[in-house]
Amino acid sequence: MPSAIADDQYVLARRTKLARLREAGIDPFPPHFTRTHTNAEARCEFDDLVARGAIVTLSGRVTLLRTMGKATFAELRDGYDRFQAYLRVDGTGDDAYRLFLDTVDLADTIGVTGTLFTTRTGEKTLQATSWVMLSKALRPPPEKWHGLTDAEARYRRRHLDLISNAEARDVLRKRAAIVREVRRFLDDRGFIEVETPVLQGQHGGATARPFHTHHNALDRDLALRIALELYLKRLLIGGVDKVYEIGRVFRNEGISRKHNPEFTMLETYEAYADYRDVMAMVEALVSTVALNVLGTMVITVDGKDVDLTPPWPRRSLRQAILDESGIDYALHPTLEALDGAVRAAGLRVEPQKTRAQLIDQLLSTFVEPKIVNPIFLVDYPVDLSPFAKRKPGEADVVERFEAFAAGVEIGNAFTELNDPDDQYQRFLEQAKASVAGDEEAHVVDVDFVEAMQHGMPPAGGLGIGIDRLCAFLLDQPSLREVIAFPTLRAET
RNA sequence: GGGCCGGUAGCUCAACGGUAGAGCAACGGACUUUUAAUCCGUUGGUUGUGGGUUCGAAACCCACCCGGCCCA
Repeated sequence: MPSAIADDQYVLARRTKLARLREAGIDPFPPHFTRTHTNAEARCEFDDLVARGAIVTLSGRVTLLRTMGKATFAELRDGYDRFQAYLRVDGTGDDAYRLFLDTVDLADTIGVTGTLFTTRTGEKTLQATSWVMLSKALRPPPEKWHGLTDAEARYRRRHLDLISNAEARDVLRKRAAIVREVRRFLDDRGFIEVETPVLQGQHGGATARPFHTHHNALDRDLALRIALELYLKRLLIGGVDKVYEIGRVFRNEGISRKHNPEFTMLETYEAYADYRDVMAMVEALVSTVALNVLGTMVITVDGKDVDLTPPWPRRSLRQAILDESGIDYALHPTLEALDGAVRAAGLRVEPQKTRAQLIDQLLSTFVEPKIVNPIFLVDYPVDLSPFAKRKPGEADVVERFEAFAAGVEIGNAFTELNDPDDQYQRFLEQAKASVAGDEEAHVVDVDFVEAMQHGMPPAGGLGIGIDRLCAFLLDQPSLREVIAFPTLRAET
């Protein structure tokens, strides 16, 4: 027993029962057990099992106990369903029934063997001839009616949240289903899934601050990756024409409803595609995943219906910002000019360090909140996008889009820059920003430029934050609801 | 980082300057088809932490910690 964990009245009471089991020669944590059916299977095959008078063995955590003297109803819950067990003296015998009353608590895991019947109130029930302790719980479950509602407790002790809240279980399973369907969609289109380094000597592929760590044997400082981009492009150079990765990335930034320091990213790269092809893929991907996981392409998010049915409208970023704020940023080519125009228009916008950030700010302030149904905003300023290819005839615009729905960004993609000289210049621009104090600016990655000099095919690339996609599709207001163990401050 | 709200029994919540309570859970008892079973009885607390005001603080004041929402 860990001495640091204090025994309260609940633990002490359960330890007494643990001792009773051992005194009776019973292992409270037996190594082997065989059930004949899951609870869901028993429910599904119920009529047949009753007709055959089958002996079945079910199991689960005890979630409710109703004792009436010489008979007891116990609700057993396994991973997917609950099933009611009915134990009574003349079914189990005196000793076994007595031992049940003397040793079984809420939250224990038990196995029950017997035959199936329907109670007079209509509930499918297992009448026990015997039972067995499978795992004795030393601590009680959360309150049976209200469950665990304290947000902090739910995140710190997710096991209790899952035990007591059906919605927590549902979100966990649906997240798994979403990830599975994303993989299936990409696999079906001929994409190859790969895994690239998490520990990197040179972090890159996005504008964000990394976490740092150290490799002792190599005596080398390493960073945790902030994006998947640069290694996946190396694979593209190597001839892997359709490639994707779903993996954890780490960004050393604050925590909020929309941010977790570690999160799951999907990135795809497809040779010979451009951003228009990627748009078609994104609307197909998101709508297909919704259909397969939720059974519909019309979902409810924050009380509003969102129709994911393709095609989604395409609208230029410049026009969208012009329509919603009255500012045409193309007419104001410097930070000072654009800032002046914003102020002259009387718009309340926080001051920004760069023109690109100010445009981003206009987008999130005036455009994003008005978006309900999905839309692609296309053609971004080049200084917001160091890896995107320029649009023909428009030197300051790149072939990039972001997909938005219900006020949130659900995808970011571009026609990938594959001109190594242009790429090198973009890195130098970022380096200037870095010297000017932008801690998120990209570092110059000479190694990557050299790789690109070997020839990268034209390609369309995509990034989707899986956690945000899940929060969106499952109508969850916070990423913490779709991340099993969100990052929190240290408990005191 | 700023504003607002919250932290009381294992869990869900009261009490809002005057003896810290209820429901569930636990413990003891009654009850052989219950459905949050019911009924009788009992136990359970450094009120997030540290200071302060007061005859008296869960409550009022200050600082800090943790969480939630909004803003940046």
